[in-house]
Amino acid sequence: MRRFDEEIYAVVQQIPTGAVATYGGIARLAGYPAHARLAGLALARAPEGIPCHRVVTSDGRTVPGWSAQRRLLEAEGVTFRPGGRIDLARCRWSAERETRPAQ
DNA sequence: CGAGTGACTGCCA
DNA sequence: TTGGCAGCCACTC
Repeated sequence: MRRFDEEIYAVVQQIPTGAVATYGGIARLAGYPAHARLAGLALARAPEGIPCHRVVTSDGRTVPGWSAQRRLLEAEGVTFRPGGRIDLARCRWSAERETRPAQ
């Protein structure tokens, strides 16, 4: 059974509205810190019902080739910078921040 | 079952 | 700052 995919989906579904997470971050939370690419693959194959639009690259950019993602995020309250990048400093999923060293 | 692929990431020029 | 390269390993064919 594709446990990896299942884990990824489970984590992505936990992302609250108005928040975003990075592929690497999700992979890490799922227990696979080195599988950022696989997270992307899993989401690419994700069935409907998975809020995969809340997942972005570590650069804070939307997924290449997916123009609608930015609009979906903006509709949820995610703020974008003029350069077209997400303001990760504000919208990064709190669960991800919990895994980081105290600031 | 073997080989190729990828919605990523971090480092270096 | 931007662009390019290599590593990563489960999933698909």
